[in-house]
Amino acid sequence: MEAALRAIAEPRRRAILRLVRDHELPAGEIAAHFDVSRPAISQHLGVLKDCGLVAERRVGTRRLYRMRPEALAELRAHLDDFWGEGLARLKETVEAKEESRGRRGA
Amino acid sequence: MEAALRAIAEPRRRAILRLVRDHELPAGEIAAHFDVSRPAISQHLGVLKDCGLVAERRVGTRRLYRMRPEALAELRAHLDDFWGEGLARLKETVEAKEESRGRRGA
DNA sequence: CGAGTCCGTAAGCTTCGGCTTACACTCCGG
DNA sequence: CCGGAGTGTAAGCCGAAGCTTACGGACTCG
Repeated sequence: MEAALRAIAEPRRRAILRLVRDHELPAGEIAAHFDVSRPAISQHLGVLKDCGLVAERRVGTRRLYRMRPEALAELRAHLDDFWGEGLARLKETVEAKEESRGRRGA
Repeated sequence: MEAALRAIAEPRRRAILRLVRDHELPAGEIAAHFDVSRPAISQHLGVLKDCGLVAERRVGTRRLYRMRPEALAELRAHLDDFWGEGLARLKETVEAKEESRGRRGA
């Protein structure tokens, strides 16, 4: 979790993640979306891959990357483990105020 | 969100947050829980306060800090806004696969 | 094989951030 | 008014991290 949290804290990496959230993309095309050097993006991809936030698939000379939603879900679960009780208490407080995507089935 | 995310990425600050999650504590007592200098903790508290993750209440010469769960909830909401669609899709996938700790949700 | 493509890696620079020591400020009791 | 308690703030040090250029490795096609 530690690594994933630090990875997400970097704006450029968040942008990359959003980029490969829905469809996988080759490293070059990802890099084309930014105005920094391609190796910089490659390093970011390495960080994202090391902490499991993205998956890599090699096809020919290309490397396709895609987000790994499981990692993000796990990260959020850890957050809930650490500070979830406080959030739960808060939830009761703002229950009437927040209606966007609540899940209070019971 | 940016600031809060970067703040949370720091282990020591997460520890501080857990410390003031349930009950508020004076800065000195917070610092006593760590083996770094007190000013270091003070700076951490400043960061946490600047991004709204903790609230400060002054009583006498002391400053009591407490976590602000709303900030954390807002942060999580932003995460869901950015990558929530992927998470939603994942949820359906692993819903049947992950039952090990089924003590959460309602 | 050889050239070209696509990409990661290495080395170096520079900025950011956490830690420390020294100092200044506020508040309270005598 | 004065001293001590409780904290924030300033200046500086140093390791971490992102960026760049240069290079090397894997794969494809002729």
